[in-house]
Amino acid sequence: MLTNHPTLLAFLQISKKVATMDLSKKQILSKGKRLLINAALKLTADTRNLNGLSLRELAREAGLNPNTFYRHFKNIDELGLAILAEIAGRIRQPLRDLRRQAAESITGKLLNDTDWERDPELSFRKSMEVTKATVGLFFDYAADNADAIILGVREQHGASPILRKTIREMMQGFANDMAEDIQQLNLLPPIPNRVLQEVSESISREMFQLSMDYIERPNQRQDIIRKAEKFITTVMIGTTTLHGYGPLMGQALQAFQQEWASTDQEPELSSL
Amino acid sequence: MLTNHPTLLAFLQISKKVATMDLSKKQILSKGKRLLINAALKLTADTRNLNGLSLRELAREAGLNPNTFYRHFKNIDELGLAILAEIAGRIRQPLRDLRRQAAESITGKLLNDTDWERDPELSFRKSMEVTKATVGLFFDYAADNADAIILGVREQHGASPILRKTIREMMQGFANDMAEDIQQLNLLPPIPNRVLQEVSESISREMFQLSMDYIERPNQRQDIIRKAEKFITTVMIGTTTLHGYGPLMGQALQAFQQEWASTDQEPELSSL
DNA sequence: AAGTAAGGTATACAAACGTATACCTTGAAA
DNA sequence: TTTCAAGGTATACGTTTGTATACCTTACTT
Repeated sequence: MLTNHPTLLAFLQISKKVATMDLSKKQILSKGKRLLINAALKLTADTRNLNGLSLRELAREAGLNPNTFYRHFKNIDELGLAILAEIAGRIRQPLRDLRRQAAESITGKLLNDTDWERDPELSFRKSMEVTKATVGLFFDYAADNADAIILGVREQHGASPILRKTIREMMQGFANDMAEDIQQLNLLPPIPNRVLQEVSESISREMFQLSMDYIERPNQRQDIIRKAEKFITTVMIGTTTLHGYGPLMGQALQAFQQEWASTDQEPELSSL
Repeated sequence: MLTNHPTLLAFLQISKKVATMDLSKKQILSKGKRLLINAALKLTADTRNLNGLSLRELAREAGLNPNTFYRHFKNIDELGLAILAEIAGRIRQPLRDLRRQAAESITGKLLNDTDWERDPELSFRKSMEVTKATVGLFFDYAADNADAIILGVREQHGASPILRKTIREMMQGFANDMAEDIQQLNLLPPIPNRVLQEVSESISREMFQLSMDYIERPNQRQDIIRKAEKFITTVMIGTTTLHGYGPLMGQALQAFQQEWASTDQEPELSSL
């Protein structure tokens, strides 16, 4: 019997506590924390940044006494970290699901890792369709979770060093996921992992940037989607070409060229 | 004689006034404005954002009476706009100069627009060297003007809608410049203007994002430079390939592949 | 020489802020 | 059943803030 081992006992106790909390409210956070986080998300969404919030204002919005804030957080930064943890949960896994969903709906079954040798052209075409579907779903998701996206992007280069650092790590995590998914779903031919990782970083960055525009400028959404699709396509073609797969997909490239020929010539509509 | 024309007279008077102001201080801004702008740049540089500043704090830093603020600005947003105008001047033209400087130092004389037909491979290689030089100079410039860059990037998705809008327009301006320079310096083969514009937008966005890392993480600078170079190369190869120039530069691509083969395999060093 | 606009100052005050201290409620552990 | 920690409240105080009012100086304009 190991149940007398002190560390194990401690672990069991913690597990039990977490389990109870999970059952009680189906979320780990206590009521006050929830209220304060929601208040912060609401207040920052439009024209505020986190450290422009006063904790009195926060408490007011949450319907709590100002001092209650201290029961949950030492300062605003700590609140910020809790919010980021919440956001990560709201975004990270859904993003992966969304990619798988897109991949499966396009390719029927997933792309096979030998497909790139047998028919690189078709593989690339399918892969780009998956990309398009993913882009669409991502922007939808971003618009649905506007408050979280706004806060995240806003604080990415915001005033608090610790939040900046945390967000950098989150973004790195997103990029890791993307790289892993590209590999697992065979969205690109075999390419060194480091390269995949860096390409994914650039693409995530651009996607989050564009999603801010997507949220803020509803009448530009179609154009933003097109931009994102084209950006990713360009980067992926650049990457594959750089790694020697260029000559193999000649026909597919022509198809892309034709597809964008019309929009490429359009005059810039400088609206708003 | 036209000198009696009222509008012209008015114009001459304004010209005279501007000229005098220019002479008196070699800058258009009055002393108080200067002090307040500098104070704001100093205070926001590290761990603040613009609308987290109080105007009393600003005045204190500037060595002025709190009320003096109102002699120059209606509110913090107006101060912000003045700062952005200042930043634009500090960045826009220098950026163009820097690109020309890089281009001329690499190519001796500028690339000719027929070079891409005659020897696309050499043209691309030269073009990429110009890119590298530009990236290096840009990051240096960013580090030297850290306060301006930080404020700009921070407020790009910051709390104030009007500043956001202004910065969006500034970024668009930078992208326009870049597209124009790519064309004038023949850094890419003939490509539709719209495409050039959009590629430039993506590259500027990424460059400013990376420049924040460059500023904040001095010990990662070499790696960040490499990432930027590689990103731009990838995008440019993607763009040219998409527009049918791929087959023409086969050899050059292999050169790039080899150049990055070593770094591509390196393990991720997850420092700090 | 007088007038005027721009830039700077001094004083004042209500409002909002962060936070300290102390007390109350409740649910679960002992 | 008592104990106790967690979460919430009430009151209070010193600071800082935005801004109003009024006055002063300087440099041009006329």
